[in-house]
Amino acid sequence: MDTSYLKKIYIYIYHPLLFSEQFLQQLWKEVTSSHPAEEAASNNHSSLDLSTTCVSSSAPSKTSLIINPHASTNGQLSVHTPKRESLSHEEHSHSHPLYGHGVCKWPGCEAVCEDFQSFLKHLNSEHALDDRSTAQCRVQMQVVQQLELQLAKDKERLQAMMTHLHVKSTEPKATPQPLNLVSSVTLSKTASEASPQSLPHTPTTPTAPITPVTQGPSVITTTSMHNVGPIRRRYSDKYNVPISSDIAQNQEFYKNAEVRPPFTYASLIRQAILESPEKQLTLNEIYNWFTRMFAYFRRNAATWKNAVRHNLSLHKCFVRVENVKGAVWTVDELEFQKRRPQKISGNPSLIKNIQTSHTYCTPLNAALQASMAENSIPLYTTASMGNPTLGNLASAMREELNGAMEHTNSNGSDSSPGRSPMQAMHPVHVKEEPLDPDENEGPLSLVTTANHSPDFDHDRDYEDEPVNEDIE
DNA sequence: ACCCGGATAAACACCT
DNA sequence: GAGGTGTTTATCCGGG
Repeated sequence: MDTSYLKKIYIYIYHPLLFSEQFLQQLWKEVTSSHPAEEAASNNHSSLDLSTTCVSSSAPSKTSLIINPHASTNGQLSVHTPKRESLSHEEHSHSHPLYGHGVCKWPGCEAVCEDFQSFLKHLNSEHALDDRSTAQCRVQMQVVQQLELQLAKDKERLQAMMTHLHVKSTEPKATPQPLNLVSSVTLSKTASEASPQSLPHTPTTPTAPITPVTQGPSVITTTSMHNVGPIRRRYSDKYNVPISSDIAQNQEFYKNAEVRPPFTYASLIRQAILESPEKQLTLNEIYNWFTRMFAYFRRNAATWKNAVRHNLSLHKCFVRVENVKGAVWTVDELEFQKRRPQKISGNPSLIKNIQTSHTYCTPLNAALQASMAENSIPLYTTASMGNPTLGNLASAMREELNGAMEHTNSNGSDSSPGRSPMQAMHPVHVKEEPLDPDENEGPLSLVTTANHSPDFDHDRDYEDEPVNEDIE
């Protein structure tokens, strides 16, 4: 016999965030264990089904206190459930919601009653229809209401989380996830802020990256749930990211979503140059390629342009050539290869990682678990993360990995150096960058940009837009 | 702890 | 002189 759950209920009401859903489960078990008859009457519910057994919308029918004018001849308060109304005879078989294990279960009472008759006597005498009992009853009603509200909120939160994460609880397969929006690093830090209010703040992502393998593990930023900040760690060149294929496959995504591409400036510059018909670009053309291909680079122009110039000068692989157009930049592939040792060969750790390509999902799992934990949902484990979406992701990763391996092995002089499968498993770490309040208007002129011809000859620089020139 | 690579910021020079 | 281009240095950060 234990009525300590009442204390927990009160604590939960005033400090709901302190408790997890597990707590609610346990609490409900305690409540039901204190009311064996009710538990028996509702034993068809799964103990793990919070929607039916926890303090949910259906629970009040079990726990709510109701005024039963027929409970006694003098109109005392009694506690019943609808089921128990129909089973009033059980009261005479010493079964009563307020009586169990020889103790009165009236909230805060715990008076010992030798038998059921003495309990009834006690109930009529100590818990008669007076101000005190009425107040206690009101409190109990509020307890139930609060629990219902809290559960509703938690359900809503869970739904928002699952919706955002594209985790279909009932559907077998979700659409490709913008996994490059997930960061295992930042998540744990900010997951606690991932309130339902912030969740709907999805980016203008008309299309999510379709090659999550090349995105690497992802990045769930929390406040915005999309990567708008600078990536301190991205696919390092030394891991040979198949940048060209990634950009090609996710072209629309990068064009329209302010997601920073998970590649270094050097890789992007090289890609820009190699994409040009003559394999050479002026600085301004490189700028234009950045802004044309990536919505992210339509902001903070001064910053990333400086970085572009810095990279062009810094890396020997970028060669400045004077021609009729003036100075153009080309790529010295030999130099580019030099600075990218093919770590894939002979590196046991990398090979091991490749063989265990399922670990691609680990960061995401960790992120999700962290998110769940932060949101007081401790029921999710790595094993439980084996949902179809992630499973497909892992498969896609393995396929991409195998393809990359074959490609690398068959052609060491790939035009896209650095296509090591290792890249696929290299996590993307993102440093959360606070959104500039003046820049929250999303990608500029998406349609126009998306419809730009590759020539993009008007050289309209986005940095001229006032919104891009924020505080620097 | 150290080294390294990458990002960022800034100063400066040169050129148009 | 303004702006663009190019170079260099310094600092920070995260990973190995």
